[in-house]
Amino acid sequence: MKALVVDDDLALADVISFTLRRAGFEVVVAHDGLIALEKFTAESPDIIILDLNLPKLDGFGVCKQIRAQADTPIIILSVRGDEDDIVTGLSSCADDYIVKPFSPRQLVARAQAVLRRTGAAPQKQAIVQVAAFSLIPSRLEVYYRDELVTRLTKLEAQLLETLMINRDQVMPYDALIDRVWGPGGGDRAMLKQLVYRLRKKLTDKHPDLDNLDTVSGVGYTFNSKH
Amino acid sequence: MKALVVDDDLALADVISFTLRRAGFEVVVAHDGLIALEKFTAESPDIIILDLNLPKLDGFGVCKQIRAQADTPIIILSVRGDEDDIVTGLSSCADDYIVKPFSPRQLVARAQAVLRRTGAAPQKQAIVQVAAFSLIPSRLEVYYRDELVTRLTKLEAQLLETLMINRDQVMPYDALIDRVWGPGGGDRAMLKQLVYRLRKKLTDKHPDLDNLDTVSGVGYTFNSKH
DNA sequence: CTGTTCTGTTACCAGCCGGTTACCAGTTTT
DNA sequence: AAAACTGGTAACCGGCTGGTAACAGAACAG
Repeated sequence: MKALVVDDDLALADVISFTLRRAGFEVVVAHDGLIALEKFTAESPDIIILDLNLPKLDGFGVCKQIRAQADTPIIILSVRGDEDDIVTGLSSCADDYIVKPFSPRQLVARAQAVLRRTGAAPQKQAIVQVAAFSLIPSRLEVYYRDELVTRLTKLEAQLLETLMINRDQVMPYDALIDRVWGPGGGDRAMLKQLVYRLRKKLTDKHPDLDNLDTVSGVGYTFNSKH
Repeated sequence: MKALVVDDDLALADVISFTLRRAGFEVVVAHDGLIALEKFTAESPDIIILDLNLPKLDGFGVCKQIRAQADTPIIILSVRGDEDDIVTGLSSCADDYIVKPFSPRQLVARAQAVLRRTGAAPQKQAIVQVAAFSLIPSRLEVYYRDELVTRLTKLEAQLLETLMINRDQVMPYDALIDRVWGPGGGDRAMLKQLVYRLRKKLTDKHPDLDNLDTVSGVGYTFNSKH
């Protein structure tokens, strides 16, 4: 997922890039309107973060030019709560706007929301199978021999999906935590609890589904044999 | 509006289908040229998304065969910016082309543009059926075994149509909101209320019509098996 | 103009989710 | 042997989610 960040404030552009990269985006930066257009055609990003106040060619100009050739989602950075700016920006082209100052986290959340809305969100595997055991992540459902075993929560499904995809490999705690809660979003106590709840849901309905093994001091494994 | 997606890259075909479905298309997929021709005659789609590089029978072959029997609009997916490919593809049969990589949103926009140009866009699917259950969007009426169950409002019909076209797939909140109210036009509270009203109208008249399932934290599904 | 339908808003509530903490048994370390 | 650490179990509870409902303004039809 590639993002183009357009802002003439070098420091701010840096902060934004850093945040987006941490959230898993590939980032390209432009510091004025004309370069922004060049990079847009050269890099064909999936989303654009666009400051309105730019040298050479202002945000609206960039916006219109881009919209003339593609439907790439655009998020406007507006320097003040100026209603006119926002309305004009939105109606002319943007998919969303954020008023400065904003928190980096908010920006990431908005960007992901826009991508989700426009259907460009990273696609999940439709179905994950190990032997007669399968998980449909989009439905949060677990099947064994085509029978519904149980429904999971989003966190449980995310955890099980990760483990099943990496079947028979030991997944370290930190890797699982990152995958489920995002970097820095969880801890071992939470993971322990989540594993406990997941195991319970599975074995309660079907005592054979005890494929979730612990490797003490390291992590967990989804065991494909047995 | 039915689309035939022809691509041997399973992952990409999935992404495209998903995006088109979200935009309200009914989607049929084929993974090689010969199957594409079969599906074309069997399903008579309104538009075709066609990769050039295909096993068994390549994109040009498919293109010509189809053009020999119908005027169905075709959008070519070209793997590179190869000018020759594009020119040949276009002049021989295609209505438009997109160079990979492209954003899913762009694809939808192009597809809709082509349909608009060829005059096929405005008509909606005349009737949407799932098992003995059918919806006539133009009349805002719902039938079960040819009996009128209830009349819907425009919003309710739009919601139900989207869910029925994408039967058995979980439609995320945001996708439904976009589809019913347009981008930025609705929120979850409104969707919640609309689902409630739709469910009520259906089950009040016919308690079996409880096909509308919730996937907590994700979205809603129209379940085709009762 | 009037009555009805439609739809956005708000409130309420029950249930579920999930983070937190505590406890315990088994193992390793000091 | 005591202490520290590990992982499994369990209960607690605040907050969130989804379903229900009532209301009122807007849109619409007669």
